[in-house]
Amino acid sequence: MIIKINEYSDIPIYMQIRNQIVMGISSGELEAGEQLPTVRALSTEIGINTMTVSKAYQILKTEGYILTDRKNGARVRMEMNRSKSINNENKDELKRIVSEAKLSGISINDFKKMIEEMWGK
Amino acid sequence: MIIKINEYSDIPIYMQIRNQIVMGISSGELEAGEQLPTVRALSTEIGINTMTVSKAYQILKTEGYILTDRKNGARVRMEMNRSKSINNENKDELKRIVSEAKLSGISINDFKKMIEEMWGK
Amino acid sequence: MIIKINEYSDIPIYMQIRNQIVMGISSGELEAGEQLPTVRALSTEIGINTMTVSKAYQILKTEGYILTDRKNGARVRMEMNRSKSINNENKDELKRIVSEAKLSGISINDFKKMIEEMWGK
Amino acid sequence: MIIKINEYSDIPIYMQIRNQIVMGISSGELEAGEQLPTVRALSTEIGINTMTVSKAYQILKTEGYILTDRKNGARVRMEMNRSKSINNENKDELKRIVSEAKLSGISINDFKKMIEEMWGK
DNA sequence: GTGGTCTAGACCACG
DNA sequence: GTGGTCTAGACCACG
Repeated sequence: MIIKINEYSDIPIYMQIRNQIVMGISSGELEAGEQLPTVRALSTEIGINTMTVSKAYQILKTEGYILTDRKNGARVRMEMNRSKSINNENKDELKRIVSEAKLSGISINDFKKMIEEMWGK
Repeated sequence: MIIKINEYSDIPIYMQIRNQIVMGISSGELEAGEQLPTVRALSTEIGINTMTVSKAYQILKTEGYILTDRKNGARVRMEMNRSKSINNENKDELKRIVSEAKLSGISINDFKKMIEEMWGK
Repeated sequence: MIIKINEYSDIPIYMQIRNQIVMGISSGELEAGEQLPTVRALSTEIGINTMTVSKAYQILKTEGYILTDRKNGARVRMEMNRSKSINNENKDELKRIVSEAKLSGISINDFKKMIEEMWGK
Repeated sequence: MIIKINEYSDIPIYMQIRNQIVMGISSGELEAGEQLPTVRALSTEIGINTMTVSKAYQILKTEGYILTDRKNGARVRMEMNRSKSINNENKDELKRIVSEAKLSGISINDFKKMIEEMWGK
């Protein structure tokens, strides 16, 4: 899996890494149990400080997306926590985006189609 | 319209204000042409510096959501710009949220129902 | 001559009035010696405070575009001061606009054509 | 690149900074990809508050002239947005300046020569 | 070390 | 009375 960093984004680099790995797991590009690159490997690959990559991995671990052990490094978790709900932060963000979409004049059907496409891939 | 600031959020205060006003316009709580509170009034009401409120208003102005004149203060814009599309930042955020929703085990139908509720109100 | 005020513009109202009268004189819509509406007439016509209109007239007088006397009110000056040069403020503004035009990728020929059109009318 | 502030100008300081940087980019004095001074460096150099300089940089960022990242500070953008047109505000300003130039008795040829000189450097 | 955020307080032009 | 501008000074996250 290729991780692309936009160094000019407002989103911190560790968060960009975290987000792309979550999206990789969600899309199936990263399979359950699959090994992630080591912190050192990934940091040299994308030309970023190891601390930054490490921070991304720690967040993913805290959130329950990956597991780490000293022997095998980091892996995608096999039995993901299925809360069947989205957290409050995401809910607030979603409300904001829906509000802005509405004001842009887009129809709810077009908006839902966009969601379906995102869900599909 | 009541604006609530979460001082522990990592979303900057001026952005929280901006977001809540956009959501207020979108929901209809703030009507087209309606007068917003003055910078001073809002800043004392929510206990925030005038500069911070002013920054929120300037962003809303730049984005085309409100208009300001020196006599009457700020108003919700009458003829909103209808791009009929969502910008790239919101699209990326939406992709991230959809990915996380999928991983939580929520069904696409439940997710779409949540969108409909948000759209409705 | 019809004066249109944009109450949401960053340009102060008295300056909008001043600018439109100057442009009216330049285009020939207002002829040399022609009578301008009285401060009172213009202020009620466009729904603006008399002080604001008065300020515009005073600037036009100071700049030498109009003359006022107690009998006849304000008139467009017959013998305009022909400095055959543009002042430093306008020069600086022009430099800024030229710089931005260049950066926009427009060609100097298209830019000069635009100038010619503006000059023509 | 040297930035000079006129504290008596009615153009706000942050706008003077913004304008001079845009003109620097346009003239080539600031090259694509070139590093701008840090907010702190520039603010101490010209004796202006960091907030004011920061505001100038944020406008330049919003307008797409520069990019900022947290590591390296601000840089001139490599791939500039080429709209190949000038915005309405600049068009209105240009009309006003052309009107005043005409009234000054300057010839259109001299005016166009002035534009060419500004364009050239 | 960098930009980003925020405050308290002040002054200003406009209308 | 309104928004706009500016300062001095502080703290923060990021890397």
